[in-house]
This record gives sequence, C-alpha cells and structure tokens, in this order.
Amino acid sequence: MPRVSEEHLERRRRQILDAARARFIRQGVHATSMQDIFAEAGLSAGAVYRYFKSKNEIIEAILSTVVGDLHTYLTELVDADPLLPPDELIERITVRAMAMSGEDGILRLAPQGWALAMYDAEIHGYVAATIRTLRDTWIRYVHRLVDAGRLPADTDPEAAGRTLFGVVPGFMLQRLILDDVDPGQVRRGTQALLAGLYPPPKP
Amino acid sequence: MPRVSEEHLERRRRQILDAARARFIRQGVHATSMQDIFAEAGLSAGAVYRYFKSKNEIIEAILSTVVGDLHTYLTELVDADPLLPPDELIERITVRAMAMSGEDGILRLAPQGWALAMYDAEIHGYVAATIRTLRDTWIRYVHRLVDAGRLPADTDPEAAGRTLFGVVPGFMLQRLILDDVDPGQVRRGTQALLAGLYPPPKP
Amino acid sequence: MPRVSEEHLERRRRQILDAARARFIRQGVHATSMQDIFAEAGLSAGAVYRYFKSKNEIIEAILSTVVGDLHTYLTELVDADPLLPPDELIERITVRAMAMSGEDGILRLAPQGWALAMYDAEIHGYVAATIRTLRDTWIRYVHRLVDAGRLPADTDPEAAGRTLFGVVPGFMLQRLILDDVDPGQVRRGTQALLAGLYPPPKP
Amino acid sequence: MPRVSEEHLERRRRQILDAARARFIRQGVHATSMQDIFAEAGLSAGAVYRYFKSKNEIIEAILSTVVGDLHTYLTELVDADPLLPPDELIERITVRAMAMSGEDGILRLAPQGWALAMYDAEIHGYVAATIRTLRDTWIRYVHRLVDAGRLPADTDPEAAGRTLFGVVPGFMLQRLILDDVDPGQVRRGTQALLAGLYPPPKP
DNA sequence: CATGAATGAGATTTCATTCAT
DNA sequence: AATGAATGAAATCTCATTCAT
Repeated sequence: MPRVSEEHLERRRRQILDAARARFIRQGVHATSMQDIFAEAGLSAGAVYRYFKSKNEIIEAILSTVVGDLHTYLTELVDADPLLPPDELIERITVRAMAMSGEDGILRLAPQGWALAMYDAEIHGYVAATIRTLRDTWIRYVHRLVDAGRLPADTDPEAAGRTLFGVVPGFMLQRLILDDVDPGQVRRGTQALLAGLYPPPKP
Repeated sequence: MPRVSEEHLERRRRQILDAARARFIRQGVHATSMQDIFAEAGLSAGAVYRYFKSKNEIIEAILSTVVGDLHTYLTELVDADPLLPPDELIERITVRAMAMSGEDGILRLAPQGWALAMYDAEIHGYVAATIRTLRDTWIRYVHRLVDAGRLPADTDPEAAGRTLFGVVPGFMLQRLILDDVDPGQVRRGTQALLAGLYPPPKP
Repeated sequence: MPRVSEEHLERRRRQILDAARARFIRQGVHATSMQDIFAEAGLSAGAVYRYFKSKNEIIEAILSTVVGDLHTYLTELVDADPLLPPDELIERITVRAMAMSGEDGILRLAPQGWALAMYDAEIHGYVAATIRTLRDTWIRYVHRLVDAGRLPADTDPEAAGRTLFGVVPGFMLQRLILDDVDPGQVRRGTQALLAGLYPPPKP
Repeated sequence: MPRVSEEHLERRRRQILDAARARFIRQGVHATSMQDIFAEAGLSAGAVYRYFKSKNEIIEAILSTVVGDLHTYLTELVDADPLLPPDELIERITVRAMAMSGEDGILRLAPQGWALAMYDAEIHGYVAATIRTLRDTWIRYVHRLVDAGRLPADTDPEAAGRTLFGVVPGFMLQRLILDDVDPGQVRRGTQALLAGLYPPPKP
C-alpha cells in the first residue's frame, strides 16, 4: 500500500520532466547535466533518481513526447471530412510546426532526437516509431487523394507519402537554424508549388 | 622529423580528420573521445593537438564538409542545360543523398550537425551557411522553371524553393533512422508526386 | 549522508584546507597536484570540488591565512600600554615570526604568496591587503613613538614605517632559505642596531 | 675542433636567456612554457635543448643573475672611502633596488627565486649563496661602522647586519606588490629612521 | 519519501623533452 | 648545428550515480 498518492507521484514525475525539458530546449541535451535538472526542478538527486533510473530514461521520456501533439493534429487534418486539398493541409501543418518551434517550443528537440536515435537503441525505438507513424499518416492521406480521384489511380501512395513527409522537417530546419521562415511565406510557398500537383477540379 | 613537406602536414591533417570522421559516424560525435581519435589515427595526443587546437575545431572541420559534395551535385543538376524536369532532378539528388547515407556515408553526420548547430555558435555558422546555400540553389531552380514557363509566372520562387528544400532531409531521416528507403522507391515516389506539378508540355 | 550539520561542512572544509596547507608547505604550491590534496585529505575528487571550485580557490584560501596570526600579535605589541621600545617590539615580533617559520610553519608559504601575487589577480588582492595592513601597523607604531617624544617631531611616519616593515621579511628569508637564524641572535641584533635609534631616556 | 665559434655559442646562449628572462618577468616562471621560450627566442626546441638540458637549467641560469648587479653596487657602497653613513648608503641601495624592480626589471624575479629556492635543491644553492653574500656584505659594513667608532664597540656585527639585510627585500615587496613606493619617499624614510641610529659626529 | 554528500572513472588539454632528418 | 614533429605522462575538473541518514 503506497504511502503517497498516485497523484503525488505523477506530479513529481511531471515536475522533473518539465525541468528537464526546459533545460534540454534551452541548453541542449548533452549540455544539460543531471545537476542542472536537480536545480531546475528544485529537487535532490535522490528524489529524481527515485522516479527515473538514469539520465537516459529522462531523455527518452522527453523525446518520446516531442511530436505527439503535431501528429495528433496531422491526423485530424488527414482524416478531415471533406478531404482537405494538399495545399491547405500542408499549409496548416507547417504553420503549426513553425509555432511549435519557437523560443521554448518542444520541436526544438527534434534534431537532437534524430541525432540521438542513430546511436542509442532505446531512443531509436521511440524516434523510429514516431517517424514511421507520421509517415504512415502521410501515406494514408495519399491513399485518400487517390480514392477521391484527385491523384491518378496508378499513384504509388507509399512513395508519394514518403516524399510529402519531408516538408515538415524541411521547414523546421530552416526555422530552427536559419530562423527566417514566417508562416505567411510557408502558406504562399506550399500553395505555389502544389497548385500544379493538385489542380482545382475542372468545371 | 623536422622540416617536413607541406604535403606531409596535409596528410597528417587528413589522417586525423579521417580518423575523427570514421568514429563520429560510427559512434556519434559526443560518444567519441579524443582518446578514440588518437587511437583511430594511430597518433599521440600531442600530435593531434598540433594540428587542431581543440576537439571542437575537429568537429567543425568535419561538419563543414558534410554536404559539400551533395551541394556540388545539386548545382550541376539545377544548372543543367537543357533544364531538368523536377521529377528527374529530385530523383537524382535523392538517389545520391541515399547513397551518401550508407554504413559509413558522410551524410550520417547531418542530424548531428543540425543538433549541434543549435547550441554551438561556431558550428551554427557552418551549418547555417550550408543550409542557406542549398536552399538558394533550390530557389534558383524554381526561378529557372518559371523562366522556362514550366511554372506560372506568379509563382513565389523563394517560397517554393523553401518547400522543395525539405525533400532531401525528409528522405535522409527515413534512410538514417528507419533504414527502409531504397532508391527505386525514391524514383517512383518523386515521379508520382511531381508528375502533376510539372505536367508534360501540351501538344 | 545528507542534511548534514553546518559543523560537518565546516569540518570538511578544514580537512581539505589542512591537507592542502600541509602539502603546500611540504612540497610547494605548484608541485602539489589536486591528486595530492585528495590523497592527503582522504577524500575523492568530487568531494573536494564540492567545497572549492578550483585549485586556485584553495590556494587563495590558504594564502589568505598566512600572516593573520602574526599580524594579530604585531597589533598587540604596537598598541601595548605602556609603549614598547622598538628593540623589544622588534625582538618579540621577530622571535614569533621565526617560530612560525619552522618545519611546518605557515610562514613558509609567504614567499610563494609573494611570487604568486605578482601574476594572479585574485591572490594579489589578498597579499596586497595583508602587506598594506602590516605596514599600516608599523606606521601607527612610528606615530606612537613620535607622539611619545621618542622620535623627533619632524619624523615622516609613513616613510619610517615602510622601512621597519622590512625587518620581518628580512629575517624570514634568512630563516627559510639559509636556516641559520636563531632567536637569541635576533634579539642581540635588534638591540644593537636600535639602541641608537631609541636611546634610553636620559636621566 | 668545433665547427662554430665560441662567440657564436655564447651569442646563442644569451639569445635564449634573454628570451627566457623576458618571459619569466612578464608571465612568471611557472606560467612560461618551453614553447614560449622557443617562440620568444625565435629558435627551435632542438636548438634550445642543445644549450640547456632542461627548463630547470634555464631557470637556474636566470635566477643566478638576479641580484648580481645589485650586489656589485652594494659592495661599492660598503667599501667606499670615506665610509658612507648608513642613511646615505641605505638610501642609495634602496633607490637602486627600486629602479631595478620596474616594468621589466630583473628584480621582479626575486620573489620567485625565494619561493623556488625552498623546494629545488639546485636553485636553493644559487639563491642561498646570493643571500649569504649580500648579508655578509652588510655585516662587513657594520664592522666598518664599529671600527670607525660610529657604533659601540660591543655591537654584534653579525646580528646587526642580519637586521639591515631586510631593508632591501622590505622595500622590494612594497614596490612589487603594492607598487606605491617612490624613491623620494625611500630617501626620507631611511633618513628619518636612521638619523637616530647613526647620529652625526659630535663637534 | 527525500536528502545531498560522496564517489571515482573519464574527459580534454598541456607541456617538457626526444630524436629522425 | 639546427629543425620541429611527435611523444605520452600528468594535470585539472566534471558528472552520472549511489547510499547512509
């Protein structure tokens, strides 16, 4: 019988993860020491280690949440009824990704997640699953476009979805590293490029 | 071993960079210690520090070369005469990027470069310059498409180029983290998606 | 071992400083490595670095205590009532300085303090303050001699105090480097020399 | 039969010692690396090691020259005919010591010499010899004062000389660490204090 | 449940010295 | 005689993790 409520435990976990996330975003994962996390959370080393058994476990917990919200949103857009045209869908998802990449936006952790996934099996698991899920959603979208007759019946949805997948990371890199992308431009860009891809239904 | 040829010095630098690159690719930048580099290069600590005055300087030297070859190739494709259609251009650059992302391909370092660029000013310089240059090349390509009448005159080339930019990082992430992209698929995917974007000239 | 008393922390600090002081005196500041201090204190690296954030901070802490006791004693002598004659005062302070310069006397660190003060701003602060304070005390003594009519009214106390200041370092150098000064000799020397300076009151 | 003239060898030695001395004075002995000396001398490592078989040998060579000139001057003053009164002698030697303690004066090395002498046998030899010689000169001076009837016949010249010895290091410490001693003050100070010690011959 | 002092392996970097050329 | 590339031991300091209280 636990001496402390489930709720208390959950609050502590959150407190630690909030602290870690803030520092990871501000300083980078590698430059954040456990001591930084203790200080940011206002907890002792022992307290933190009661909830997470290693720094890696904290990193995993944080990275596994990086694209959750974005994927939820993408799912909504892809499954919307009536079917959204590609330029509108891409515009919306990109605008959202931009918004989540600001000052202390969670998406600032994405590149670190990608990098870590290549050398840490545990993290690889989370990140690979995330990427695969996002990609599958894009593929589902292409399927819908084909089913709706908006793309030729012989389209390879797997392949086309894999291509569309790049739009978001592409804009994120520009946002995070060049910091010169604004949502208005995103809108115009996707419209311009995809007008041809998805021509308005002929009268 | 004094009064050594310029060539010898250059060979040593290369020896060190080759060692560092190999380890960075194999283990990741952060997990590679200077000792690892000494061992891989077969040199002593002092020898390495004669050529590079810090680990960061080595990291910078390596990262600054990551996309050089790819950009050279992209430039050739973009400036090709006659103008290459987008599906062919994208297919070719993506196939090349895939090839450079294998087992010990230099592009495996790209995500680490992106991540490091966000927290290290020096590295940010290199990486930002690289991304900007690549993007400018894509923008130039869109300009050519517009000039050739293959895209509407009111296309925003800045915006469209920024969107196309994402194709390569998008495929790279899938290659590096999911490892399930094959060049044939890339080809089919880009063709399918971009057939609409760049319809064959009407008779 | 958490929630430890203030006293415990103070004891640890002292333990570290005692270890450092012993080694500094025995081997010299530069020849004492942090490892030496860890070993002498019987503590780990991390433990020592919890209390002092660099070797320099330890050096400063030690050097700042080198002449404390001696200055306290000098102050007593200078302010003694009735006024002590110079030969007696000098004899006493010198005898004390000799005593503090033995085998593991703290004054063995004085020359290292002087040397370090010339190139390290932080240490310069402590050492300069110490020297100035000692000198001011000597100057105060000269003032008292003048006020008591034992030195001519037109004496420049600043200047005379600065000259008297040299007596102690002079004897210390002989003690530390030649190791051939004995307190009896000190006594005779100061008496001989200063008999003229401070003639016994005429009847 | 040497391939190179004695003169050439001597010039090289001097070149190295000049470089070392300049750096030792500017940065301190410990903070001067051999590489610093190579650079300052414009010579290679090998060249320097042909003339001195270790850094310590260079340090010794430099430190052994620190007080040479000052001692020569003191000897002149002590042996002057007619006998100089103490206030004049002290004033002169102190003024000279002040002059030699400026910006790149050789006497800036004295405290480092004292400190090193306590832990390095070789250096101890030089420094101890120097101090002893200086002190002996002061003792000889006291002998002359006694012989001339300027000090009582029962004066202990050994002891009195040891006391006088401190005047110069005392002023040097103030000059080097407080940097607030000016020769005029030195003059007034020694006169004030020593007027009593050495009263003008009675008429 | 929580504390936080302590651990100690390991990281980067420096530097006196050597020796093949 | 001179070069200077190379050596490699050693120095300082950090940091994830543990465990007695």
